[in-house]
Amino acid sequence: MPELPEVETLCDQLKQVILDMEIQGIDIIDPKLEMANDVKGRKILAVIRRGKALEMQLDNDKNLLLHLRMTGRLLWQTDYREMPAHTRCTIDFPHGRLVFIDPRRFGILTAIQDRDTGRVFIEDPSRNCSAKRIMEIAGNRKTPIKSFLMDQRMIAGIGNIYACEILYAASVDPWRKACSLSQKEWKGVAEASERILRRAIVCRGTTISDWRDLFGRKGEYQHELRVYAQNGNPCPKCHGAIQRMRLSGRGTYFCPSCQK
DNA sequence: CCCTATGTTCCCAA
DNA sequence: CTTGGGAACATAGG
Repeated sequence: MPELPEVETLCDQLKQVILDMEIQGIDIIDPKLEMANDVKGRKILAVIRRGKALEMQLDNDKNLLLHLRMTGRLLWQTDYREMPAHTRCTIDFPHGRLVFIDPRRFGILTAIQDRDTGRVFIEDPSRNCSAKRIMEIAGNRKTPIKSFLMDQRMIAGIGNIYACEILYAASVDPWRKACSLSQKEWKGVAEASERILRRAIVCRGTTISDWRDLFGRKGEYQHELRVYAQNGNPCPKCHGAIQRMRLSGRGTYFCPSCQK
């Protein structure tokens, strides 16, 4: 579920709680996460976000990497009496414990030494989304603009909700070929990207169904969605009906008259 | 039973 | 090589 704003929210909150703290122990419940063992006694030197992934730097030259994929959640508990449903792993600290919950079990938690491999052209579209740069990267690509925005090798962090919202804000049809956008349209996309993602971070993310922050609270950006999950509702600009169609297997919400 | 789901990766085909 | 489609992963909810 989590995209850039949700992961940024967790990153901020984790820093408040576990920075410089020592891992007292780890309880791996889902054997898929076995690679995360052997972190007992390590201190958390830093917590950083890379796209939709979190990287916790340890004091032994390793990193604890976390990707929540579709349904992953993190929860900080100071009351240990209850183990949430679908808990896959718990990490104990002196003052509380970090619980990794993941019903669909797509999430990844692993401790490794390696650095991240692939180069990402735009590492943070909530901060440095230059229209010129993004246009350069798009080059001659014929892939739909929405698929391009969601391609994690190009731009790190944009997923289905925010791709729909950004393209609506920029009045661009999600099916347009990336190479076909004008300079002016790229400017609109880049500005919408920074503005929407930053606003969503302030709102601590979008809670459509089960997203919760580190302390179990819902986000607030769902109240500001213009098209995502607004199927059939009136477009805020032209009052026509928002439509939902499928693009590369993903539900895509847009206004057919405002997005060209 | 059907369809849907905020993600990524892999296989296959054009 | 590029691109797109579909399936897979695994589970819950409408």
